[in-house]
This record gives sequence, C-alpha cells and structure tokens, in this order.
Amino acid sequence: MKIELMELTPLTDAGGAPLYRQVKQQLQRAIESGRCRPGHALPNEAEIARAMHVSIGTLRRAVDELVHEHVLVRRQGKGTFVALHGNDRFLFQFFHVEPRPDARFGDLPQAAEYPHVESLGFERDRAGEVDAGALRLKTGDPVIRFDNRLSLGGRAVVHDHITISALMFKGLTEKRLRDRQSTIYSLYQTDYGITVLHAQERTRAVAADRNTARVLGVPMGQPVLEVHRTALTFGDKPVEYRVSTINTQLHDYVSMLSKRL
Amino acid sequence: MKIELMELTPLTDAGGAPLYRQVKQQLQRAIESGRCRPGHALPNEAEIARAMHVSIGTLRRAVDELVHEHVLVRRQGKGTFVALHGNDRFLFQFFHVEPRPDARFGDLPQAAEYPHVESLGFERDRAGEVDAGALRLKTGDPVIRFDNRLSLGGRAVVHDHITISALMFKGLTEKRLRDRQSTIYSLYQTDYGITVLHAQERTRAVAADRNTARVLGVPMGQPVLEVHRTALTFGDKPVEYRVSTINTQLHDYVSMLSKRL
DNA sequence: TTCGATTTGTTCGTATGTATT
DNA sequence: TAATACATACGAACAAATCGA
Repeated sequence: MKIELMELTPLTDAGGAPLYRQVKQQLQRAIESGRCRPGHALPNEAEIARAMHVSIGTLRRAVDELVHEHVLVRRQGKGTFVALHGNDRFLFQFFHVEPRPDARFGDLPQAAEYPHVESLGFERDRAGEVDAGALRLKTGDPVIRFDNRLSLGGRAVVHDHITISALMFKGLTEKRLRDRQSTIYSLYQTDYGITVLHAQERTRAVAADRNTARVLGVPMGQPVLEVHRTALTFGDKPVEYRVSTINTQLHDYVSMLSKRL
Repeated sequence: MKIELMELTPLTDAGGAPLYRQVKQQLQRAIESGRCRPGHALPNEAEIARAMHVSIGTLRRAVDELVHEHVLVRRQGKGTFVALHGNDRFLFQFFHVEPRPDARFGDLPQAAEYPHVESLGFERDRAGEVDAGALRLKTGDPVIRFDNRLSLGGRAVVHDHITISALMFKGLTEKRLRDRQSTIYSLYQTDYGITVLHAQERTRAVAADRNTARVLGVPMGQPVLEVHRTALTFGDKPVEYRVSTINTQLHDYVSMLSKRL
C-alpha cells in the first residue's frame, strides 16, 4: 500500500526552522494524522524530494531523524515504511521483567521468555485527579480501565492496572482487547493509529496490599515494586497511564540508561 | 588545548565497513586511548577530512554519530570537543531520585534539587563472585569499595554501596574521593580518563535490613528499592558495580524509556 | 539462473548561511 | 570587521539490496 503524494506537498511553513526540519514536520504530520497507517510504504525518495521542492539530501536528512526516532524504517532496495511495532524488539523495549540472574551462571544471557497474559477486568469510569493529571484530561472525563496479570514460568509476576481515555479509544471493547494478537501497544497502533514512542516511569517499593496479595499470590505486606508509567505519543501527548505491581522475589525489573536526552 | 592530527591519520582498516564507520572508529580510538582528554578540541573538520583522505561529508557523518552518543559535542563557530560530563545534565542522567509529585500540583515540574552527599566508608578488598561477574574480573582480584549516603531536603534517601576494580583505579584514596568537586562519574573521567556512557540496572523491592534501617533511618522490614547498577564505558566494558538502596516513602525513582536500542 | 528495474546506502564535492571570537 | 568553524542545502555518481520477468 502506498501513501499519496498530495498529502504532504504543501511545505508552507517557514518560522526560521531549517528546511529539513520543516520537511520532517510535514512527514510527521502525515503519519500522525493516520492518513498513512503503520506498515505502509512512502513514495520513493526522489519522488518526495521533487514533490516538496527540496534536494534529495535534505529529504534524506529529515527521514534520517524519523528513522532514528523509530517512526520510519528504511529498507535498502525496498523502500521506506511507517514503523510497525508488533515485533519482539518492541515488546522487550517496554516489557522489562526478567528472571533473577543466577550468580552461578554469571551474566550469561537468559533465554528471553514471553509472558502469559490474563485479562482480569474491564470497566468504563470517570477520570480521578491522578488519572486526569497523568493523561492530561479533566476530572470526570470518561476513561476505560482494565487489568492484566502477566506470568513467567507459570508464576504470576506482574499486575497491570491500565487507564486510557475513552475518547481517544472510542469503541474499544473488552472482547477486542482480549482477542488481540500482539501487545497492547500494537493494538493501539493498528486499531487506533496511535504510536507509543516514549514512556515516563516512577518506581517505588511498597508493601503488598490485600488485592495485590491475592492477584500475585504473595503474603500481604511483602515488599513489591510499583511502577507508574505514562506512555506518550507524538508531541509527548499522554496515551496511557499504567500502574504495574511486580513481585520481585524471583524476577528483576531491568533497564538500560544511556546518555540520551 | 588541541588534539594532534598525527594521532588519527592511519585509517588502514577495511573489513567491508562503510568509510564513515571506519572514520568513526578512528576517532573513537583516539578518544578512548586517552590521548585526547575530555574537554579538548578536535582539529577543524576540513583539516581532519584532509588528513584522513575522506570528504568532509563523510567525516561529518562519523562525527554525527559520536555526537549522538554524547562522546563529542559540536559548537557552531567554536569547534568540536570531547564531551565533558561534570555538568547538571550528566548528574541527572544517572541520578534519578525525585520527590514524590503531589497530585494537587499535577505534573508541574518540581524544582531540581542537588543531593547532599556523605561518605560512609572506604576499604580495599577482593572481588567476590557477584563483583567478578558484574565487573568482568576474576574472583579474588583487588577491588575498592565505598559507601555514600545521599540526602534530599535533609532526609536520608539513598545508600550507595559502590565497588570498582582497584587495578582500573590505581592510586585512588579515600581523601581523593572525599575531596572531589563534582560527581563520582566526573572524577572517573577527569582523574582516570574513564567515561561512563551507559548503565544497566536491575531493580527490586526488598525489606530493609538492620544496616539499611540504620543508614536510612527507617524501620526494619520497611519496603525499600534496591537498584543494582553496572556502569559501562566504551565497548560495554564495566567500570563500576553499585547497589543503591532507596527509601521511596517520599521519593520516586524516575526514568524515561524510549524506543532506542 | 540471470538480468534489469527500482530503491535505498555511501561517497564525493561545492556553495552559502550563521555563530564565535 | 575579518577570520574561523560548524550548519545547511544542493546534486551527482556509483554501490548494494530487492524483486520480478
């Protein structure tokens, strides 16, 4: 499937920004607006450059940045595509729980394991103060909440409590959510054209309450990890607010910091 | 201060890698080897390109990647410099504890606060199994261990237990560590030419033991965060193994995930 | 299997703009 | 102002991957 040229030709903007950034914005707008769904191919570089009245080098620089941000993917000999995020790489980009490494094995790579997912609930509700703050809504705006339990090696390890705007995900049903093939973020993208690009997390240690104890099968009061995550799309717009409660008796929550900003 | 040209001219390597990657490797080697210390300026682009017999565009592409990895910094009109990491940006890149946001204030930015640091100990020891695994040493290799307590707003919040290779940090003394002006990573860089580029972390929730209770002033058994961090330099070589114990009653451990790899 | 068309990847070079000193 | 250095923009030529005839 191909994206039409008309959709990105204008390039009226000036504002002092470099040309390649204006081009990048144009491309980004075309993607955000959902006119070109994930997986679709862009026209070839020469064609886009001609249509936008910029040199091919300038276009390539714009595309370079979008590739770096994982918005586009280039494949030599094939073309340039809007990134698809239903793959392993993406799963493990945001799902970061691993079995505790055994000192006897050093830091040998552990076999990556797919979590087993169970749906624990689905309801429509109104945003509270915390939801509103995290999702940039007003208190009382309609939201959808649902709960998942993730298991690794037959053990319940993570309880996710997820809140999203009902307006942003109009028509989402429990069945549709339960029947999804891939990750939740992949569903956001394929069914709603919403691409999760970043996530902010705040982590703390708390004592397991009654509900957590029940869901994860741990004694009440046991220390568990609580991760509050806000997932963001273009323009740092909040998409999802998620509270994950993690049993770290046998697993670790892993992350990789880099000098990026 | 300027870096000599001789130090990076060869460019003998081939191996099928693109030219700009070979150039990048050359530059990286020159920096790793410590021949050019952090803060120093590279020769100007035209000069380097000529010395390496590549076009200026190819050189710029190599430098682009190193800038992206925060190894180099470009300043228009001034030159290109080996990155210095003693600044705020760097501090908060790896120090990620913030006061718990108050729901009443929404997500207003909290005033960034510098932690107050106390030294709690310094000793020379031999690597155990865990140290050896994390630092890629042999058990029994000499190591240095030291402890810090970090306070925010007058409250003890973080206890760091740090282990480094005594061979890599030859001649490091308690006084030198205590008298440092800036962060520990800045000392690694300015005194030993070792630049920390990334860090891997494994986080879990545990109950405060007797020692943690004493150091952080919390009741024994209270859930606290335990972060195991391995700091890495060029070539993912381990530099430091650090276990941070964090009181998350009033603070959060924050991080930002992106779709980078 | 081979070949050719298509598309991105790499390398080169030049000209001009902008920030710094 | 002038010199220096990086930033932006253009475009040409060829290499390498992909795919279908």
